[in-house]
Formats: sequence, structure tokens, C-alpha cells
Amino acid sequence: MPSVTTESLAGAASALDTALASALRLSVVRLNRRLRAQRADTSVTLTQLAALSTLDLHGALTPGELAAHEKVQPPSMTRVLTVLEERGLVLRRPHPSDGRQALVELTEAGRDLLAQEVRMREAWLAQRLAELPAEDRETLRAASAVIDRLVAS
Amino acid sequence: MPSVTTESLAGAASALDTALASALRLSVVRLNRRLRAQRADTSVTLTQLAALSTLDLHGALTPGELAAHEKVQPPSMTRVLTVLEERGLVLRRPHPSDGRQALVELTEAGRDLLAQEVRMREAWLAQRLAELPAEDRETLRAASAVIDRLVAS
DNA sequence: TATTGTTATACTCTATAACTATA
DNA sequence: TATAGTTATAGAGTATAACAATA
Repeated sequence: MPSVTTESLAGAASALDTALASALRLSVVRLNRRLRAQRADTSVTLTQLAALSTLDLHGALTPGELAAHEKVQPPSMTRVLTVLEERGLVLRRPHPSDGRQALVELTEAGRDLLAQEVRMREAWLAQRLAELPAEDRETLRAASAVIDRLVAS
Repeated sequence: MPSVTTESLAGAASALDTALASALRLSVVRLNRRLRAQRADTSVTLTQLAALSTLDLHGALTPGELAAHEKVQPPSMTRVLTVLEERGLVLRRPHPSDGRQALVELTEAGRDLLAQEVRMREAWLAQRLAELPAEDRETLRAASAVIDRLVAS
């Protein structure tokens, strides 16, 4: 009965993907909460930190590009940028060729704060990562890349 | 100069952990956003779904245990449980031996809805997982387990 | 007195809809 | 008319502080 076998295999593969999806969902939701809770003793929120990190990695971006990278809608990014600009951590420059757009870049203060935040804030995560076997760290490194591709798709 | 070498190695290892921590943070934040955005066409939020999943995996739990599993503070879990109980998806039973505590369990309706949500809601994630090379799926599976240990610690 | 859970309150994160300015 | 960005508004997610009930 090949059809039954085929169906079983297909069904099994799909079930496995669903189980993996569920497990991954729970893991990600919980780690995200833990990372957000870390905010208490620092001066920027996790969302603001993510925006600063992305600007640091990519250089100047338009608000729209930044929203796309961060997987938020433009109005959400507007709010984040407003706060960051008020605090002097980023700068909105006019776009050289398109008056509708803007170019957002890190200020010197933003770069400094980012470095400091990354050091302080990621202490517990980096510490825990350091305690893991090298193999587990490698797994997370690879997973991070896979997730990025997944999210970008 | 062995001390310089040792310091260099230690410094390098630490820098790598910090880089990994940053990459993992960005990946997790973005995937979490994407998973939350999935809510649009479903009937429970991601947070509610996570609580239901955990009850399904662990069986009856007290609100405190559930909050600990989900990495939220007890009042946050109270709010989630209130909504779920109003909708008949969970049930709060008196604890057999401690009048302060309660035992929360899935109702039949909760179990049904969970199955349905997992099918519908994780369609896009399961679909993308299915498109990945088996190796990448294995990486994510392993990473999920590592993250769970990390978060629990 | 300590612990479990809830209520009260407030802030962060994010979205959709409507608006403005430029292309 | 289409696009980039912002403003207005609302709902979800979460926390801390204060309280009630039980151990």
C-alpha cells in the first residue's frame, strides 16, 4: 500500500513541523520576555535597543527601511525614532534626492550608549552563553542565522 | 608573554559571546514580532496561546507555576487566566491541600481550540520550516532546547 | 509572619486608519 | 494618483505596589 505509506510519511513530516513550530514558538516567546524584563536597570527599552543595533549594523536607513528590517509597521517605527531623536541618540537627515524620505543615522551619543547597553544589558545572556558547551553556542549561532532567513522570507 | 595571550583569548571569547548575544537578541525579537502579528486572523493572542500550550504540555498547574514557566509575573498571568476562563478555555479548581492556591486546567473547549489554533496559526511557520533543509530544521530543534535551558536558568 | 493570588494602576509595544507632503 | 512618513487612537502585554486570604 504505497499510498498509505506516502500519506503517513507526509502526515508525519507535517506533524513534526508543527511540533517544531510549537516548540520554537514557546521558546522564542519566553526568551523574548526574559530579554524585555532585562530593561529594568537600563536606559533604553528592548525595542529601542534593537533599532539602534540595526542602525549600527546597516548604517543610515530610511524609517521605512528600518521598519522593514525590524518587522514593524511604519507608525511603530516613527514612535521609536521620535523617542530616540529626543534623546539625541539618532538623527533624521533630509534624503538627498527624495523630499518624502529621511535618512536616520546614529549619533555619536547613540553609538556610545549602544556600546554601553550591549555591555551591561547583555551581561546575563552573554554570561549564560559563556557557560554553555561550545557546541550549544554553535547551535544558537546557526539558529540565529536560520531564524533571520525565516523572518525575512 | 603568556599573560597577554591568555588575556587576548579570554577577551576574544567574551567578545564572541557578546556578538552572539546581540545576534540572538535581534533574531528573537523579530521572530517574536512576526509571531505576534500572526494574531490577526485568529481568536486568541500569542500570550494566551502560549499559556494554553503550556497547560497542554504540563497538565494542571497553579497560576504561580504557570507564571514561572511562562516567565511573567503573577499579576500578568492572572489577567491572561481571567480572559481564558471567561471564554471557557480553562478552569480554576480549588487546590486539594492548600486553600491559597488554585489548579488551572484546560477544558475540553480549550483543548479543541488549541488544536485548531495550532493548525491554523502555525501554518506559515510550519510551512516555512517545511521549506528549509532538514539540517536547518534540526538546528532549530536543537536551539529550541538550548533556549529552554537558557531561559530556565 | 510568609506565601499565593488578585486588584488597581500605569507604561511599553504595536497596529490600523486618516492625514500631510512630495513624487 | 502613488508613496513615505507622521499623527491619532486603541488594544495587547506586562510590570510594580497594595491588598486579601490562607498557611
